Amino acid sequence: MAHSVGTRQEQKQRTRQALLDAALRLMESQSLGSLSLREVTREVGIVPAAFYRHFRDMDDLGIALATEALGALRPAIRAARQGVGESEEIIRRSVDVLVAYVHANHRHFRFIAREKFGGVEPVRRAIFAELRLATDELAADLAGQDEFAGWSREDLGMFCELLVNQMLLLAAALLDVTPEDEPKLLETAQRQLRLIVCGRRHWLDAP
Amino acid sequence: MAHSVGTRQEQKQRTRQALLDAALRLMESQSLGSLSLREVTREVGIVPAAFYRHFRDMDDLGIALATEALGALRPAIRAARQGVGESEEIIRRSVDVLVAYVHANHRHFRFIAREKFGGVEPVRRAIFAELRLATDELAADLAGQDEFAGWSREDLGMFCELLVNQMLLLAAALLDVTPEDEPKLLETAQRQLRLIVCGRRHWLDAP
DNA sequence: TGTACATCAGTGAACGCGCGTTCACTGATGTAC
DNA sequence: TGTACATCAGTGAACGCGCGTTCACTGATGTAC
Repeated sequence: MAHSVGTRQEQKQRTRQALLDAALRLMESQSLGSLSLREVTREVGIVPAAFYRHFRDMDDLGIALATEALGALRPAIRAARQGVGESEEIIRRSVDVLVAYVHANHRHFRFIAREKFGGVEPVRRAIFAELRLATDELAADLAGQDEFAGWSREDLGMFCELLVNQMLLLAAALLDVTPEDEPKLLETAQRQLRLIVCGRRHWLDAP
Repeated sequence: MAHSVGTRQEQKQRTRQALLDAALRLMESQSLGSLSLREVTREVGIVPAAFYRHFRDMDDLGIALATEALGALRPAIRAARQGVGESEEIIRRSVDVLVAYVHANHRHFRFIAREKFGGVEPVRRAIFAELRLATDELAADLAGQDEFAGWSREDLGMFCELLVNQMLLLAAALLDVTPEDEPKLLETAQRQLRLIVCGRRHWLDAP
């Protein structure tokens, strides 16, 4: 039937997504390295052998998850800072987007936090590549601003890296905090970012 | 024999240490969660059942490793800043000690980096507790200095936390960097710390 | 529209393997007298 | 010093279990004519 063209591949895509979602769910309490292929297929309700129709192995699935997790955040956080001139305001907005995003996608962030240093090589590489992209985008967006007049490319890069790292630390901390402690955590994180921005403001004053 | 009192427990202690060392070696390329009890005992050359004479399970061993890894660094890095007044100098010295320590104990740091966010609850708790101690020690050492006159306890704490986090990020980055890229990495890390110190200097200037 | 054939996501059984944990044991080390 | 007994780190065999991967297969979906 003409209107059902793509139905079979749509179903395949749905199963693939179900595998990714199931893996993410199971990885709330364990790492990719200790998660078994059979656990994932059992969670989805398919036979273990069917896994191979979608991924070469569990590492392959891990790479797909890393891209999915950070690939969606990057444009969201970039959009949050469009049309805003002042860097303190950019940071405030970015933190807001990040916090909302972590709440809505806490499993993705648990995964990223776990595997950023804990995972196997290829998964770590995929995560670092995404973070590198985010850092470069931030640098590109800040480069044109008056506040950064006179800044070298290197200094701009090191500043953006500092911010991205700090944001990721905040995301990881949000995952473990109790609801009543969250305001305190956010307050401290905001202050740390403000201190960094304060340093940025005076960076060119003295050697 | 009187002179051999303690021989049996010394031997036991030696086997225990061999288990810790073997686990650390095996965890260069995998996480605690995917490391099996049998791998560790095989590496040491004892029978699997003998493991239970030393640890309740692998998590128990992980907790011991976390204490061993950070428990030794903490006093070393604290000693490095004794008798030094200026905070920029304190940071420079601390970084030197950290870099030397990471080079000498890279397996311990690989373990800490992996398990800080990637590990199971009890191991993570042990790591965070050690880091908390390090942060509090730093705060206590800085509290008396003129530079921090007028600082609230909260602000001092958030500043120390920022520094400790930054140092740990540096340690983790050092693990993956190639020897030829290390100078560039250190240069960037030093600059980031200097920017933070710059922010600290002007923190009380404006709201 | 109807028919004959191709594709391929998911099936179900089977395999050999390493795992954590238990248990009764051995024999060297340590202690009491 | 010598003897009899206690301790306990490490042994070796056994268990049931879940694992990743293979394979020939089924049957619904898709395509060509």
